[in-house]
Amino acid sequence: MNSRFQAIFPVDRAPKEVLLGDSSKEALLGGSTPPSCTRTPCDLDAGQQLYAAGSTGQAWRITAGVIRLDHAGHDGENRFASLAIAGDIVGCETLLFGSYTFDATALTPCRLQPWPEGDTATSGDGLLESLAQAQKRAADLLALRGGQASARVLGLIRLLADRSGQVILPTGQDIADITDLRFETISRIISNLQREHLLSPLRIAGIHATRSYRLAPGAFA
Amino acid sequence: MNSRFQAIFPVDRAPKEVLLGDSSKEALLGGSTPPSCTRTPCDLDAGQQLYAAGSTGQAWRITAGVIRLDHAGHDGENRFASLAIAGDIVGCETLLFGSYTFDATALTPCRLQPWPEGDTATSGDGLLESLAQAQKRAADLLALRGGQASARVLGLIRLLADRSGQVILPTGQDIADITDLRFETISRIISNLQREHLLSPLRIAGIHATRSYRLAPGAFA
DNA sequence: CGAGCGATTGAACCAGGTCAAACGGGGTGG
DNA sequence: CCACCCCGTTTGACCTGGTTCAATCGCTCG
Repeated sequence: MNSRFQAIFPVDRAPKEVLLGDSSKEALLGGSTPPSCTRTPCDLDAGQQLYAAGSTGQAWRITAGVIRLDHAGHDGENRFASLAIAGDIVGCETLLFGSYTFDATALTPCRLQPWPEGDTATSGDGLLESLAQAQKRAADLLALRGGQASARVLGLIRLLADRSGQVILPTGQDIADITDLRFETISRIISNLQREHLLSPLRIAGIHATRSYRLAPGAFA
Repeated sequence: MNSRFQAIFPVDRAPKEVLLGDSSKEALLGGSTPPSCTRTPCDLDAGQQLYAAGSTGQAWRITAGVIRLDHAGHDGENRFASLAIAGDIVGCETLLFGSYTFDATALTPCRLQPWPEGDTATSGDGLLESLAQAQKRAADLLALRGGQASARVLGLIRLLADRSGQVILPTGQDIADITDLRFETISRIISNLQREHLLSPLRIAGIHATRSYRLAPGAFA
């Protein structure tokens, strides 16, 4: 099921070409959009690439998980450009330009829905809402790159946590890219947060689920 | 002429209420949109507020100048949220929510056009283009908060410069807010750039036009 | 002229970066 | 089953770019 859109591992930070399994190549790169495909939800594991900049495909609404968007800076290097979380729409520039502007990679396990959904028209309020959402998200991301290091990381964790306070964090390097800190710094900060009991590893059947945490109720403020 | 939308000076960084001249109050705050007003371009001086978060009004396309958008963080303080430059559209969330999400303040002298213009429909490509633009701008702004301080400031200057290399810079404090540096640091960096001849004060009739500079051709890369 | 504001410059300090070493856990191959 | 490797993580020690505090300057406006 969720192998339909799998990219080969490990995904390089600045992939020059995207390697795809045979079964997924047509679905991702083909100009045609098979109806059976475009209507089907899609699951991604952490680290998997959803699409590459310049390639062709459809737009997606994120149901669960976190997607990282990258694009090439004018020095040619691939840089973190944006974050998309549950509720956000990614890749809708493809409706205008015919191809994706960013690379999209899952930072945590993700679930996606094709967009626009069913009878919802592309024009009008759907787009407008998406635009307003994007502006809000951009402002939030900007805030994650200002102020004290620990506040930035905590801000990101808050952004990613669900209402119950559970979070699946991206890798240290990804958090570092988002906050413009070093992964060593991230590691120290996460350790501190645990020491202060603002963050606790989430145990499932006694064992620590990878990068899963619970945010202390007091840490939401 | 350009007194129509003037706010009282100096504009506080976190204005609780916007003070307006009598003639402008209705134009900015009135629920009704006088046709003669909505079709007329609008000019702003540096430091003037275009609109306040929560107030009612129309959307604008920026023809010239730089607008700063702020919104209240969850600590209540007003924080830099986004930048809008020539070609960008600001305040279009008002079409969806009925009121502005951000405070909008001119950082340099600005010229604005009501949006949408004339026969251009609100829906479809216009919005989509605006969305793509916003995403691109957001990524650029994020880049201005990462890496070495001098590279950030130079990046902002590049963003604000026209093709000929002329720039009108915002105040040191505004540059500091955008790049998340201190204004003393900005001052030192601008001084350095001048020492290295990457930036030269623009003289009009022999006198230095306030905050106007020319970016050296080599500094565009 | 004085008030007020932004810009400039200097000097001391510290948050976070850098470099380096070691750890741990999951996957692979023998 | 174990040995090994690969990677992300952790921790320590040192260094530095940018902050902080403070004093001064220069311009504009009343």
